[in-house]
Amino acid sequence: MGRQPCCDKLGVKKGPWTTEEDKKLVNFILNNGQCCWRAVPKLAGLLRCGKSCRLRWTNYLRPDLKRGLLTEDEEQLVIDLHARLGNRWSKIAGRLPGRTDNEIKNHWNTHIKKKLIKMGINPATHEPLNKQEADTPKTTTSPLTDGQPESEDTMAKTGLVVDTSSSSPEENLSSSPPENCTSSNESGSTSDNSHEEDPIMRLAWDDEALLNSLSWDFPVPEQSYNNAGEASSVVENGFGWLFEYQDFGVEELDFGFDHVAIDMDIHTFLMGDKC
DNA sequence: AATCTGTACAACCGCGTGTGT
DNA sequence: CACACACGCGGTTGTACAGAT
Repeated sequence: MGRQPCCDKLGVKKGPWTTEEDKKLVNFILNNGQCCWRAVPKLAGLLRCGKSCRLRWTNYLRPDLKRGLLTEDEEQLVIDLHARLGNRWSKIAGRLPGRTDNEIKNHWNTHIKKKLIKMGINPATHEPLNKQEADTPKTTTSPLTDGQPESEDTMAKTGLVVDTSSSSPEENLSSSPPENCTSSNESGSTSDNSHEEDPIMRLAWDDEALLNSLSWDFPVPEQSYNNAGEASSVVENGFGWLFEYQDFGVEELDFGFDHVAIDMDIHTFLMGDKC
């Protein structure tokens, strides 16, 4: 399909975003909501393509983002979800509020992958590495697990291990390469009931309503998964960083509204982000 | 102190998909 | 039904920074 580039190459800036650009984008999104990305750069006065604006917003500027490294719990969840969903980072990210697919993907490639290999687990299949060399179960430690003889114990202890013994290949998505589950998952293949037993899978397979509630359209930070009584202020949990983030030069930021106004904007988002 | 190497992460690119005409 | 368009996703690249030599 004679597809056009997402933006004119002429006059479109690329590369790292400046503070000034960030300000403009945040200002615009907070005041107008996120939609029509193609129109955003023009309306916000940016020399970027809409795609770049969307990426910058979703991966970096979104106020509900958690910052910093993934916690142990989050890492475990990522590993478990990856074992079942494969490289579907956006789906995985949907289960980790405040994390982006890009962030998770990067963390996977730089940290988790190596960690798994070190533990003797094939990050692609989530099966023991030595299992691929020889089908016969090995009792000795493989070279890859040197220094980590307790790798499987560790996995079991931390709940990371994907049980390859308790279910048949047909029943266990993880027993086949994750890539293979793409179509069957999307098409809602019915032969797999593992998600009904497994809490994680139940999460991953839950109805679209839940999925949407956790998606990045504009989730309420923390609240979507925080059951601890009253919901904390959006400003505190979500937008606080905007007022603290030093590199952003927030002191100079003029969003044109106070905290109350921000709260109202959030509600506007939540009620349906319309242009 | 200078240079090299590895790591982490932001950003880009191309493709697939959904939707409107 | 075919086409055009916009958006979102996953893979890949570029670059700044940290640690090693």
